[in-house]
Amino acid sequence: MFFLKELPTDSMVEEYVSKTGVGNSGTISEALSMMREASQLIRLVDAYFSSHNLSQLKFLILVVIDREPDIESLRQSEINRRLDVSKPVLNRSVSSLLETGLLKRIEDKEDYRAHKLALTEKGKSTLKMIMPEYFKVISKFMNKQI
Amino acid sequence: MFFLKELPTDSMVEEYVSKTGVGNSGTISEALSMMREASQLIRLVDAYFSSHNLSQLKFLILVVIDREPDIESLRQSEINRRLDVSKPVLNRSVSSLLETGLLKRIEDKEDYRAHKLALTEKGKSTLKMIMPEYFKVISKFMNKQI
DNA sequence: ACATAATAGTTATCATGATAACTATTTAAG
DNA sequence: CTTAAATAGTTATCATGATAACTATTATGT
Repeated sequence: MFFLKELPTDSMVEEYVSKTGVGNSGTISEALSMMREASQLIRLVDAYFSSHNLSQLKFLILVVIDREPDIESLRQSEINRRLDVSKPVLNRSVSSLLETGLLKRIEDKEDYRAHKLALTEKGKSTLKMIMPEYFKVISKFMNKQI
Repeated sequence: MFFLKELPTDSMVEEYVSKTGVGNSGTISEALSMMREASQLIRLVDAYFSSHNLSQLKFLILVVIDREPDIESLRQSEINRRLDVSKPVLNRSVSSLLETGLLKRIEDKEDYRAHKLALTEKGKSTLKMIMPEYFKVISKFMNKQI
């Protein structure tokens, strides 16, 4: 997260940049704005998810399984290839989704180390229920940022 | 944090948007890209800071005190007004910076609830030492994102 | 075929974000 | 001037990110 309420002015960045002899002040300013803006949006989105006992990550786990074209389940390791998050963090969120009944485990006959994860009916309906407001939160935020 | 490695294509977003009847697909795609890009950059920056026993927040605490024009100390509550973070989180990071000797406490004679926080010499030199590479990390990342 | 690698999942531990609820002090209201 | 409200800082508890290290199973290379 990036927390600075008032970003440094371009001229302040320019001063730092010339002092340190590193980078380009326009690029740096742009990066700081982006981090700040994204942090605010991520916080809004997280708040929305947590009001539904979810998190950004849990939501994305449901999404990547749902979005798979021909199959209706994925291994944890396959989810991990689609999401840029560490194994233990993924594992914890998957466990939580199993506990709350949004995911179900399916035995994997081809590899006894693994198991497949599929959306339950509750998982599918939760995803469907959550999506519109998710888009609305994002749209609302983006329209403010002009 | 936003973890999806492969963002949905514009047409997938368009489909969701028309299904839910909410938002504008271009805006949503833009927001998803921004969250993803910023998450990656924030992770890089965090990794850089943690290699120096710091964090984004600790760094920003040092920055807002250093950047103050006429005074050389701020109260915790004043820092809180400049940084978009909860009181307890700020308090924890300030405590850690006091422990590691980058900040020092100064009695506040005008308000016995409060105390002022100033950079130590070590704090100042750490900030100076860290800045160039911080800019380099950001610049390098931004130049890749074309 | 068998020792070694790699892979799937898990556990333990830590850092850092949040809110709720607390003490102590200062400010404001009647 | 005294009670109530606001403010400064802190503590407790929880969620969610990370890495390191572990077990069990599968794949690989002589």
